Amino acid sequence: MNYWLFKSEPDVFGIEHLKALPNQTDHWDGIRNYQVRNMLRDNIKTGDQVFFYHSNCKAPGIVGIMEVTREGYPDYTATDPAQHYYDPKSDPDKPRWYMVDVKYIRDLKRTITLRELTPLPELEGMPLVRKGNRLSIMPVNKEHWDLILGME
DNA sequence: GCCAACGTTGGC
DNA sequence: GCCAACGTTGGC
Repeated sequence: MNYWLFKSEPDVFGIEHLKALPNQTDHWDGIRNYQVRNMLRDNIKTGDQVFFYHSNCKAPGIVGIMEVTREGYPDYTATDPAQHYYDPKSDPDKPRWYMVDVKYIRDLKRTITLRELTPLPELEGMPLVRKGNRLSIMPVNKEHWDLILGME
């Protein structure tokens, strides 16, 4: 089993939105970055555990945990012109973009903020705290996962 | 294939 | 709202 971190803007789709859905499950659509696409398509597997991270907000940080319930399949929002994330270059017969399904597991007891994670020497090299990192999905190794959960 | 222009991300 | 970082686009 692997561990991941998914970023989302709480104003657009926060953990409260996921929790409110039927089955507390949703597809993680709209990824339009090739590096992230490859992870969605090839590496993120059913049963993997995921940190839900709130970005672009007052206190960016990890707010909860999700689990992958369906692994990489074509992101239909890329080939539907009515969708906000429509990509005219994506051929329906050769899907360019992928998504996975995730299920809400639980909230953290508190938000573990980027501000407190950044200075930790143990997390050096973690993409999340690396300057200029722009991945909206990234792997988390088990040591980092455990360390972060231990701060809850 | 280079690279400038442009758009987006996301912390602050 | 600002701006640094970085991905993408497109002219050449």
